[in-house]
Amino acid sequence: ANCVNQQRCPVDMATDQTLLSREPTHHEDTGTDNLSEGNQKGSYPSVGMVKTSEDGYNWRKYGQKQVKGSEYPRSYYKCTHPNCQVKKKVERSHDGQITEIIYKGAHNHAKPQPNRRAALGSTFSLDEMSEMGEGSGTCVKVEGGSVWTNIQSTTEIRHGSEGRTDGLERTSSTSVITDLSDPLSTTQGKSVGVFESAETPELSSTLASHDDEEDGATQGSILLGEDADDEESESKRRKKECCLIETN
DNA sequence: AGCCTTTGACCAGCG
DNA sequence: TCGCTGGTCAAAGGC
Repeated sequence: ANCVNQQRCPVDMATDQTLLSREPTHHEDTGTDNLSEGNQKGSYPSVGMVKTSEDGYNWRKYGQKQVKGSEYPRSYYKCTHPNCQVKKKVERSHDGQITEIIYKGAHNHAKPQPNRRAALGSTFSLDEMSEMGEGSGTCVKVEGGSVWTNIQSTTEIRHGSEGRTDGLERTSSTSVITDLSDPLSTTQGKSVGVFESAETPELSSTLASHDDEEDGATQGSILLGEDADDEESESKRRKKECCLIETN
């Protein structure tokens, strides 16, 4: 059912947004990252892809590329769930530290049961992540028109995708950007977790009309909302800090 | 046997 | 129209 709507709507990438998950940006301390990167050699069979970010979802890498703005390669992941078209781009430094994560889309399903990778992920998901995020400073940004900006006013809007950012984010090794649209200055200083329908009226309406049921859930609240509440706030704060730092 | 990662090639958008 | 860049595909290989 979900896919139907999604397929019909070209909104594939434009409509999504949402869940911001923080990724454990770390090194190989926790092993989290280790799995991801170290995975190359193969280490964890069952949890094979615990990788990139323990956000509770299963991801499959489908590409990697060296982008211009960043010195490090960017990896492309897709949610492995049948009807889920969520994708994410992860940029990480040579040492495995995640410098940037961009989510594109919203999951139309709940997180996989904790019997798999989720176990690892959920285990220290938000809570740990928040901390980790703080430590190494990794930020997540969501791509899409309407966005649930998790990051508040501190969010730094990056225009384009490469442009001038090289100095800033790279340096700080972390970037928090809300890739909403671009120069829509309106968005930025806004709210946290507020649906900015204003930005994408068309999309919003589109979604509202049919996505309400499935995508509605996807709007993001469910994702983090259910298992993360307090943590979420905290993470937000972290991000905020992170952003601030970066901004500075 | 199944799923994931890796990697080069291909395609589309933009200046 | 051409070249560049980002994003995706698909084959090959590994666990």
